Amino acid sequence: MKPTDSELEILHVLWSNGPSTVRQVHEKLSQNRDIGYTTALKLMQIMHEKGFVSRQEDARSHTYTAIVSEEDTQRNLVDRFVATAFRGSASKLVMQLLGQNKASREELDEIKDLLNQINSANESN
Amino acid sequence: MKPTDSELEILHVLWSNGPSTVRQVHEKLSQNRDIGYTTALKLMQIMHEKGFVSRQEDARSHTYTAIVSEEDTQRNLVDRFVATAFRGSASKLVMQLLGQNKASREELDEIKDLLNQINSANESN
DNA sequence: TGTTTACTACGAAATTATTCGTAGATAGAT
DNA sequence: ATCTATCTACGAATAATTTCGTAGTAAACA
Repeated sequence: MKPTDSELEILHVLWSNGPSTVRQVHEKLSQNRDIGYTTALKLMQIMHEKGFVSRQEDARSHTYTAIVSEEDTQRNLVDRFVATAFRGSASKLVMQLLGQNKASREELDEIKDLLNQINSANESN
Repeated sequence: MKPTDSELEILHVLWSNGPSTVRQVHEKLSQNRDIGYTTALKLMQIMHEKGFVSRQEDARSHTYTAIVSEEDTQRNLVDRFVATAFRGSASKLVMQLLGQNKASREELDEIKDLLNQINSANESN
């Protein structure tokens, strides 16, 4: 199932900071935009219902942990995105991205390495 | 402004088929999913209000034309997507895409060419 | 002990997106 | 001339998302 944009924000916090309380997540989100504490709480409760996060209820303030992995989630999102925005053409999307000079020299090198790996893997065919 | 998923479907039809009537668009959309004629009509009226499409009202059945270009729209969508799903890292997204073997040999070659172009453009720096 | 603070739960308002039915008008066919 | 098919306009139901207020409870503190 697809997390909404707000849910994704929260997942990013959990992925980078690890298991967190509502307060911790709320503080992080507040750095980027205005959002009430109970709004964050409600979102996290919904994410719990949906099965995106687990919850440790030992202490009075519960601790939430991402169940879905960053990789799986991103793979899913990318698939949908390519389908809806690029009608299935992944390479068109790549071209778009590279054409905008948003990648640094190092990143470009990484990408080239990956391309070479794919190439040599294919040579046996 | 960001087109919704349904609006994007319609834009894709207009981009590939050129100026079209509601009926033509509806027929195209029907190939992929169940959707009522008046639903398509309403969506296109909304898109007109939003300024995504223009409308020729000469004939009884109006003809709609995409105003926003495919490129601009996709650039916009990609920017948002990279921001929300990949926290700004375009190269991470590229790696994801290439790692999934969704691109054909020809497409990979295209990408390599583009990378080389970027490289030689940078060599002068 | 009584008060303040911090937490969860829950209901509900506000917003946006999607869907379609109905009404009214016009063109075309009989 | 009348009937039928086709079109637009519009209102409104439904669903999903985001938002926050209020209530209740438990901990911490004075």
